[in-house]
Amino acid sequence: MRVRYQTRQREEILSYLESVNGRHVTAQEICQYFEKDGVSMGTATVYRQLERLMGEGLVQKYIIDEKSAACFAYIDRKNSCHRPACFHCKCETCGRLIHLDCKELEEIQNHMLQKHGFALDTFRTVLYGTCERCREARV
Amino acid sequence: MRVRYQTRQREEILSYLESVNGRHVTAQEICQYFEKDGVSMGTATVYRQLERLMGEGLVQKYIIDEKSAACFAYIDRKNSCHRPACFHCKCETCGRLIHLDCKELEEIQNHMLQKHGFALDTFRTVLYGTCERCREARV
DNA sequence: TTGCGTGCAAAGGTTTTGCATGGCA
DNA sequence: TGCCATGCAAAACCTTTGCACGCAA
Repeated sequence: MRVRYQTRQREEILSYLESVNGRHVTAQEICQYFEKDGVSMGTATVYRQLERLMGEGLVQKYIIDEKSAACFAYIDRKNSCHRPACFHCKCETCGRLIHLDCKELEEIQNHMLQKHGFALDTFRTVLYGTCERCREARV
Repeated sequence: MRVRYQTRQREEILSYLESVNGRHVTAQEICQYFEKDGVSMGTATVYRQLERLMGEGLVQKYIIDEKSAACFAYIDRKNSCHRPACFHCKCETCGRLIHLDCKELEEIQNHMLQKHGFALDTFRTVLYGTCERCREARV
């Protein structure tokens, strides 16, 4: 069994992720935050620690926009945007990310598991489409 | 209004996409296909034409695996994998792409539109999770 | 002391862009 | 003839990797 060390960098990244209240941030944002503070923190280290934190279930990765970098967020189950009933909807027109709470979607999760054997990962899944505002603007 | 030309490259790409029966292919696969045939077809041209074909609604882009290249497919509504009731499910464990036909998911589409004003794009959306086979293997 | 983590730079892979040239209408 | 499309190479971008060094346990 591989031994894991607690390093300054690890603590700082984790504490930064907690401090932004579960907001999605990119690896670059993390680097820039520490660079501004004059704290040494290499890009590779950030990626490697994020990888490790994901493996430990403390951090979740989101691919929201295919053209830009991945986002990472500390998983806090009290935080609304990471509860199981909360789905990420991305408007393909305006680019907004909408956090949608929906009982019916939660039920579909059960349906997919029961009838199709597929356990939906709501953290990872992004529902793409067009939001109300943009659909109205188009008419 | 910008005039659009019909070029040999455009016709060849479109005809190739049709010939693979709506299968997902990467830009690289397209390039290699023509290279093998000794047909001149630059990478940039492929990307630019795919972009244009997407704008015209003839081709759909899929981001299935964040680590690899995007996939493109000709949209043929007769083709089972691109009917509105067909959803793409990607198993995060084994990496399989599952084409799931599900009436309940189709209903959720209506629900999201009616109640949340969000028009789901089933072509673009990929549902991530764990498939039955992998869940059983894990137990 | 052991070997994991760090940091830098370089590599990797996909996609975009600049620019001169080619070819459609 | 006008201007859009092509093709090449280079750039852009995010992410991973190699390697020597630092540091936690």
